[in-house]
Amino acid sequence: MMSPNKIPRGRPQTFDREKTLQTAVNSYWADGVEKVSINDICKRAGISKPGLYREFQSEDGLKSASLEAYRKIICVPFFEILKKDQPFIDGLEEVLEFFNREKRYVHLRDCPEGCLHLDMFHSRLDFGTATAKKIDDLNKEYFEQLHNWVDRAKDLGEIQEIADTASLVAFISAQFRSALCFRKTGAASEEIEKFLRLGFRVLIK
Amino acid sequence: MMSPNKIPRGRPQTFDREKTLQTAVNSYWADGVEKVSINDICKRAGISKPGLYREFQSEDGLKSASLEAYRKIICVPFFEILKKDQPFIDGLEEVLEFFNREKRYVHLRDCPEGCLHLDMFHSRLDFGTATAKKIDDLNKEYFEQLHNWVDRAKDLGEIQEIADTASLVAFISAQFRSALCFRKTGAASEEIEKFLRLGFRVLIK
DNA sequence: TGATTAAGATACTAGTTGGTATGAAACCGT
DNA sequence: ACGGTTTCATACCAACTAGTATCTTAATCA
Repeated sequence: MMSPNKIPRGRPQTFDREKTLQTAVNSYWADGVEKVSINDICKRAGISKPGLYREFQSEDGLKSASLEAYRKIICVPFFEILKKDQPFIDGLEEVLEFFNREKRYVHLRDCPEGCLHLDMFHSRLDFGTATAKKIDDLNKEYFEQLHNWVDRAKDLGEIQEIADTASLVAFISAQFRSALCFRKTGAASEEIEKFLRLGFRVLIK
Repeated sequence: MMSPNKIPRGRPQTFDREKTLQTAVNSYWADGVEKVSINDICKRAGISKPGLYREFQSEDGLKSASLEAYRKIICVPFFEILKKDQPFIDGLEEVLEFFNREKRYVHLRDCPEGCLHLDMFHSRLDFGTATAKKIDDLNKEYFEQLHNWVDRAKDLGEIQEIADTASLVAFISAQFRSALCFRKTGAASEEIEKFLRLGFRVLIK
């Protein structure tokens, strides 16, 4: 461990890790992981390639770090909604607000559309080991959270017992994925809301 | 117009347009349009690059021709189901058979998973003018067919009038897209069927 | 047989990719 | 002032991309 006040010996670092990571996340998120090269990110962040490689070791390192940053921005707040101890329909309302970036989620309007995790999962075989693992871990976490949400609602008798939990989770995740897809193709918030309410009609008593 | 029996002057052509197009469609379809290069297709079809360019002019030409071929293999038979004069639930059953490649659609099991049109639509801004137009045209055709299917069922009182036709079409197309996505990630046929039946519960009386 | 015609294969272009070697620049301690 | 240390920017690497120029091969026509 280095003392925090200790001034290091060599040339002072101008490289800003946080800013670079932010640039990478936003680039991958907005333009698609496969469409953005290391060169692009260096240009946009105004840094040199060796600087980036010193900090993140490889493209795999940068991408996995980007996905972790995305997780903190989007996934964690979403999981918090599902974990909250409230009636299923109230949770659903909050999920709708989250998807449409309303009320307590208006700050998310600064973010790009779409879902970086979904985008990565879609072509997860093309990534390095670190990123592939991060994708799978986050996927597992996501489905666990959905599973708990549905299970709890079932126990409390808040949703119809029309299928096993796994099928309901698959159905719900499909609706969410479609909602994100609609948003990305420019659909209006009211349409997204109508769509999701239509899907959840099967579940709610 | 050249007489069909007229033997052309130069060196006889060994290039097989049909075989090349088949290779291209299957490559794009199975591996993803963005992942397959012209070089790949030439190698797989066992042809030379100038030969391919003579026949298709450009990558744009090859891709739009591939999408048209895909349309004939998959989209047209699917539209035929929707156009058929039969009760909505019967059409739905046939759609399920189509998605799971059962009964009269078992021959489709030779084809790759996923949907080439959906894959192309997803990144349609990256294509040339011809391919982009083909993507949009096919998309329009697809939604028109769905619209007619739903409208007819509404007129005959076969589905619940819970929303305007456009919303129902959006909902149905989302379920289909999800079903394809599930298939591509290796879900079992029974799961796909369960999922689609769950979604259509909202619509059927 | 020799001219003409068209298609073949090969090798090239310029630009991109992820990744790195090199040497200058900027700081520290002495 | 000078040596040691670390970061910087530039230029490079091999492999790939879409697309093409060149030259050879193989046929017909005269």
